[in-house]
Amino acid sequence: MKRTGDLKLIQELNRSIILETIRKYGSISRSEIAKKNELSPTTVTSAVAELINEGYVVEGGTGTSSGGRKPILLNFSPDNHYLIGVSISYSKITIADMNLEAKINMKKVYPTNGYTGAALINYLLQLLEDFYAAQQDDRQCIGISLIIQGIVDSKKGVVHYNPVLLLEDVYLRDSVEAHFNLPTWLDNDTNAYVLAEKNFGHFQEVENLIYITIGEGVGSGVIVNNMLSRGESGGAGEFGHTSIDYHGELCSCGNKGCIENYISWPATSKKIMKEIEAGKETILTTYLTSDKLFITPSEFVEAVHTGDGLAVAINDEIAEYLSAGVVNLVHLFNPEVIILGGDVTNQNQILIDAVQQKIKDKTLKTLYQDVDITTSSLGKEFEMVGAASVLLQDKFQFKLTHDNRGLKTNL
Amino acid sequence: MKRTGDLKLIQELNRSIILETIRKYGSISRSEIAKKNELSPTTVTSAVAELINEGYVVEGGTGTSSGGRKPILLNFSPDNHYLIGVSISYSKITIADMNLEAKINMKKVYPTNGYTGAALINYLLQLLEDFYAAQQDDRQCIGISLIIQGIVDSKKGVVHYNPVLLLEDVYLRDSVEAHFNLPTWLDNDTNAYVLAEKNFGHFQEVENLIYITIGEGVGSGVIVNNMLSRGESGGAGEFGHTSIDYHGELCSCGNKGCIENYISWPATSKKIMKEIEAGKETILTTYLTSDKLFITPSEFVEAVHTGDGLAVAINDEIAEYLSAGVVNLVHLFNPEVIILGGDVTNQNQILIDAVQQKIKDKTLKTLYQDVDITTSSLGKEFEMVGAASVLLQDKFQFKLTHDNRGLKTNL
DNA sequence: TATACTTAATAATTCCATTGGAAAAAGTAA
DNA sequence: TTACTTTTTCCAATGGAATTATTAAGTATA
Repeated sequence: MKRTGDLKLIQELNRSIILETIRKYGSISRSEIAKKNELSPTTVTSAVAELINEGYVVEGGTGTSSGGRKPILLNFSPDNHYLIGVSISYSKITIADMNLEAKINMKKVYPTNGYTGAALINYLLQLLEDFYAAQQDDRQCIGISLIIQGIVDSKKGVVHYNPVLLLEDVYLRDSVEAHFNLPTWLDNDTNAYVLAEKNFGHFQEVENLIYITIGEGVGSGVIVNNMLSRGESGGAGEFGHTSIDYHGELCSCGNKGCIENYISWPATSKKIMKEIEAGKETILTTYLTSDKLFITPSEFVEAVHTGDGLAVAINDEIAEYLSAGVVNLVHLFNPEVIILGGDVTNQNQILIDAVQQKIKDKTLKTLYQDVDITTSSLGKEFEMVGAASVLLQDKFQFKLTHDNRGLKTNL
Repeated sequence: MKRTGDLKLIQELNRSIILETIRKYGSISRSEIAKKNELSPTTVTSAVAELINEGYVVEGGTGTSSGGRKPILLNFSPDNHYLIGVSISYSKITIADMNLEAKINMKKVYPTNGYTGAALINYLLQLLEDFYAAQQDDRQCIGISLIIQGIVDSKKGVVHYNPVLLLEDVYLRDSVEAHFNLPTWLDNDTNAYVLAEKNFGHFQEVENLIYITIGEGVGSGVIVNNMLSRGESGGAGEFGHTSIDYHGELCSCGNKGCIENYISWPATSKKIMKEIEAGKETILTTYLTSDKLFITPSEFVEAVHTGDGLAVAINDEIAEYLSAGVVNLVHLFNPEVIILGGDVTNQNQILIDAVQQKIKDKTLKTLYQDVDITTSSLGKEFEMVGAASVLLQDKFQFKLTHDNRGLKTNL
């Protein structure tokens, strides 16, 4: 059922706009807010009064005046509420409490201990209970946000498919919600990352944005028209399982030539080891010891920067394959920004530059001019910021849309 | 600038909901509308009064009662207003006036006469002027809607790129708008078709929908979260220029292995002629005369249905390549429906079934279960219905969105 | 220092679409 | 004929924002 129009709707919308303005512009006066949004000063005054009352906003100092009463500056107050972010990866569960700006207060990392399926869920609930119990101050908890790899239906709160952790159609959100009696969110990890870039990164104004992550697997989060594209059951953005070679190698998904098989870290790692075993001279061998028979992504990136022959060649190969996939994305989504994230691209500007360069001649000119290939604008805590973003986006970002040309009074 | 909340907003939203309900459910009483949308009867009464006054709605007869006053039935009144739809293709310009249900009243088809660039635009304006002058009744014209192939920025009203008609960065919408002083819309043709399926076809409830057209070129229109994905400059949905073969043939766009080069009608046609010239036995030769040295798509489809060896083999080849592209779409968009349209797929259920069958083993199971490959649900006038849809969608479909979980009062 | 001018914030009032309740209209059931 | 239903409309009340006026708190200048 569509929501109908009533006075409450007006108020919520305006309060949301006002709070968003304060969050975005930092120290800002009431009258400035009114001007920016074409709202009346009174509306702003009364909405701000409530926001102050609820602890979302504080008054802080006065601004400068060019002849008149000095403005009272308003600031977003992120520390009166907190939220709990949870990231579930193959090897570890990370839990943190954060303020409303996704700033971490306390973070704990636990190994998954090989738990899978129902045992993993029980383990998670236990960890969360301990963590929640340790939060003993007067801040108000606005909810819990969980992110996890795989196909996740965020609307229903279901993990449809996670073959490594052996989760299939698990109603994780409802379990947690019932257990803690706190509003709970659940989403796919790459979806969370792209929301993080959109809400807390450098790409807040970008309406069509793609985040690609290259690590154990290859995935993506896609924002179309300012909204996350989740698809029918949460499976949108499976970039790793788009094919770039019709005649390519068979993938576990049944398709041939999936990009994941060319550029994921396991694929790359395998390629490196093969070359080493074949006796190829490379600096990468120095990272191997009798205790550690593998190379890490960051070691690889380091070797690329030293100009190591093998590393540079393989890095270029990744760029080559990746750019083939990226061209398809540009032609399908016409995005403004494509962010390359994950272990392999981290600190690897050479790779990013190579992709930007390589797609140039393979892309329709108009679309190439629009797109910028770049790196993540968030730091190392992008996982927790992602989890926070899922919750905050849903709770506070309240928008009106009317197709593409804005709202008009033409009915 | 975001629209802010005021009383006008409430009214527009509710009127839009009410009109939509009447359009959708046909004969319906005021009290039924109120119940369905959880609006008060009074609100419905006053909104309906205005809608009747403006000619969008009429009262028509009474319904049955189970003990009480009989309901006065309301109906959408599509014939008090009209709109002008224009489709510009490589070979012809089609103009029609339609009612609010996209029912064509008068349609005219003109050859483009080889005009391109500015000459084409002048020719178009001349044709439109004559057509508009011939509309001499008391219906009110709500606007003009133009659709055209190529990269079109509908927000700005610009044809960015149409290499065949030699249009580059042409501000077509503003030209027409100024010339006729009528609200004007401009959009890409496949975008229009997918909107037509969404508004007037069998897929009105589908939130993630893709329309692929295979003809002179290969294009697509994509609906994500109930909204058209247009991308940054209107270039989204260039499915024809997504590659399925990293090692494939060089395409005019600079990329290799673009699907357009495998399955467009020119590509298919070339393949057929080559086989015929090589002496291959096929029923298709009977379509060739000394006057007509080519085969049409519908002749090809006919031959497929007769079981002609060559036609069947080539049809299956198309299905094979197309399914490779479709798998990528499924993995990226997780859509509920993919519609195959255009000359080559028209009446070609064999092709559609083959694609549905072929993607089965190449797609992640969860996503395969969601998707249905099917044919257009509109008749032969899909072009004009498409043009009408662009306008009507923008003018009447007014929605509230709040991320994915619906609106809540939780701020 | 006094006065005029600016700008910000708030208060009082007005405006207006929705709502809820009452009433009217138009029936059905017995 | 009477009692009950259902649909529709009328009317006053509600509660948001907008408008206008007022107060607060400054600056600029004679």
